[in-house]
Amino acid sequence: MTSDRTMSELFDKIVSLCKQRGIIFQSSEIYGGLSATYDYGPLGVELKRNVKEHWWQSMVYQNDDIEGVDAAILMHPKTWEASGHTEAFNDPLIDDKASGNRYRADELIEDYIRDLRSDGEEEQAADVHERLVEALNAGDDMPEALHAIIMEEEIPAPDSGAFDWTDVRQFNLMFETHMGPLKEEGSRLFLRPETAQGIFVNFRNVQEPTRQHVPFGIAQIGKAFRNEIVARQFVFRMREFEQMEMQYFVKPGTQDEHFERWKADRMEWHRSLGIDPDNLRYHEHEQLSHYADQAFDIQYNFPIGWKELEGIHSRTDFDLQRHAEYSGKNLTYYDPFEQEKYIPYVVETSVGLDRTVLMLLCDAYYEEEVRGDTRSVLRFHPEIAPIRAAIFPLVKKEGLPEIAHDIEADLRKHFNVKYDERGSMGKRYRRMDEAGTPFCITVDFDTKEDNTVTVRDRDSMEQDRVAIDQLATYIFDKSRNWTLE
RNA sequence: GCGGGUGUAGCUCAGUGGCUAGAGCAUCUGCUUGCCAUGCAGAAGGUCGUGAGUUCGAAUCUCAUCACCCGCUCCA
Repeated sequence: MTSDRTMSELFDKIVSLCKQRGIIFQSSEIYGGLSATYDYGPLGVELKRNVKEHWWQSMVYQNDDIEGVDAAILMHPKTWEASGHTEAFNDPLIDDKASGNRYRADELIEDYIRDLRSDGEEEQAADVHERLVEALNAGDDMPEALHAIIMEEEIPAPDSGAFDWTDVRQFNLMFETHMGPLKEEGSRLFLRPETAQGIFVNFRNVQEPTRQHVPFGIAQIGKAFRNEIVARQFVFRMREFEQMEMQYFVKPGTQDEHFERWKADRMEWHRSLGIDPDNLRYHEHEQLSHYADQAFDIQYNFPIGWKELEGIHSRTDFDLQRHAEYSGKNLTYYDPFEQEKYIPYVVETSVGLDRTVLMLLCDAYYEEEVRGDTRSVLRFHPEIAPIRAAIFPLVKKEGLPEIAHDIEADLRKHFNVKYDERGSMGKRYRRMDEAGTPFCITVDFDTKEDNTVTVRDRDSMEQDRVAIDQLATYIFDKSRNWTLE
C-alpha cells in the first residue's frame, strides 16, 4: 500500500519534471488541454528522436534482411475490413448503472439466450435469437434495437443482478475522417489504428524491388490513432501515439523459431537502452487476438505497475490471406530455391515509442542526498540523452566564455550540446542532472595555460581532466562504454 | 462512458463569502562568487481551468463545461 503510494508519487514527480524541463506536456494547454494527447518539448523531442534512431539502426541497418517503409496514415477503407478492425473495434456497449460495469450488449443477449436454452425455454430462445440477428443487421439502428431486446426481455446485469441500464452506445475505436472537402458517405476514411497494415498491404511493393527472399522483414515507425474508451496515465495510453513495428515474413512451419529469436532480440534491445533488467519481463497472452497463434508481451515495471511495452506476436498468414481475399490480388510468395508457393507467416514486433520514452524516464529518474540536499538526476544512456554535453566557463569573464564557445562550436559537429554561463557551478551541474546530460565540461583558469578542461560525470559527479582536442573522442568512448553501475 | 477525487504563479502548495490573492522552489537583472542548488539587492509572472447563476460583494456557494488523477475494460 505504502509502496503503491510512493510509486505513484514518483510518477507524479516524473510528470511534473517533464513539464518543468520542457520534456513532455499536455497538448493544446492554453485551450484547456485536449484529452489524452501530449506534446514533446525541446528535450522530449531529442529523447524521442534518439530512441527512434537507435531502433532504426538496430532493425534496418544492422539486419541485411530488413527493409524500411513509411506508409501513409490514411489507407483504403477496405484495409480495415480485411484486417478485422471494422468489426473488432466496433462494439455496442451498455452500462449497468448499479455496478458501473460495462458489457457488450450483443454478448449480454447471447448469454441470456444460452440461459433460456439451459432452462428448456427453447421457443423463447429461438425468438430472441431471431430478433438479435435482426438487430445486429440493423445498421445504424443496431444500438437501439439491442437496447429494445434487453428492455423487453428484462435482462438483468450478470454481476449486480440489477435492471438499471444505460442506453446501448456504439463504440468505434477507429478515428473517422473524410477524404476530400465534401463530407459524403463514400469519402469516409479512418486514421490507421495500427501501423502494421501499412506493411502488409505493401508486402509485394517492398519484396520485389529489394529482391528480398523469405525470411525477411519490413520495419516502420509511425503514428497510429485509437479512440480508447479510457486513455490515461500520461503518455502511457494516448489517442494519438507512435509505434515502431517490424513484420518478419517467414515460411509456414518455421514461425516458432523466428518467434523465439525476435522475442530474445527485442528484450536485448530494451536492455541496450540501459534499462534495469529487473524491471523488464515477458508476459504471455492468455487470450489470443483473432490473428495470432502465439503472443508474448515485454512488460516494464512502471511506477504504476507492470505494463505492456512491446508485443511480439506470431500473426500466422491471417493478414496476407485476408488482404489477398479482399483485394483480389495474389499475395502468394514463390520460393525460387525450394520451388514452392505459399503465403508467408508473419512474426510481428511492435513497440510503443511513447511508452519506450516513458520507460526511459521512469528508469532513469533517481534522487539522492548530497550534502543534505536532494539531487534529481535522469540517468539516461549517454547515447540517447537529449543533450550529450554541456559547456560552462567557470566565470563569465577573463576570456573563459570565449574558450567555452569555441569548444561548443567544435562539439556541435558531433553532438547536441548546450552552453551555460548563468548561475553558480553547482546550479549549472544540477540543471544538467535534471535534463539527463551525461557530461559537463568546465573551462577554468588552468585551461588558458594547458588547453585542458574538466569533464564532470553525471552519475558519479567525479571529474576528469581532458585535453580540449581529445574531448570528442573522450565523449564517444565514455558514451559507448556506459553501463548502469 | 460510469462512480469517486482534484483544478490558485513555470513547479509544489496555502488561502473556504469581505482591503490591491500569498509562500517555497524555479525564472530574469545587477553585484558577489572561482567546481556541486553561494550570498545580497531588485524584477517579472495569476481575468484563482472555462462559462453562467446566487449575492451589496465569489478563488471561496450553485449549475454546466473542459482537463487531470484513482477504480471498471482494452491495447502499443
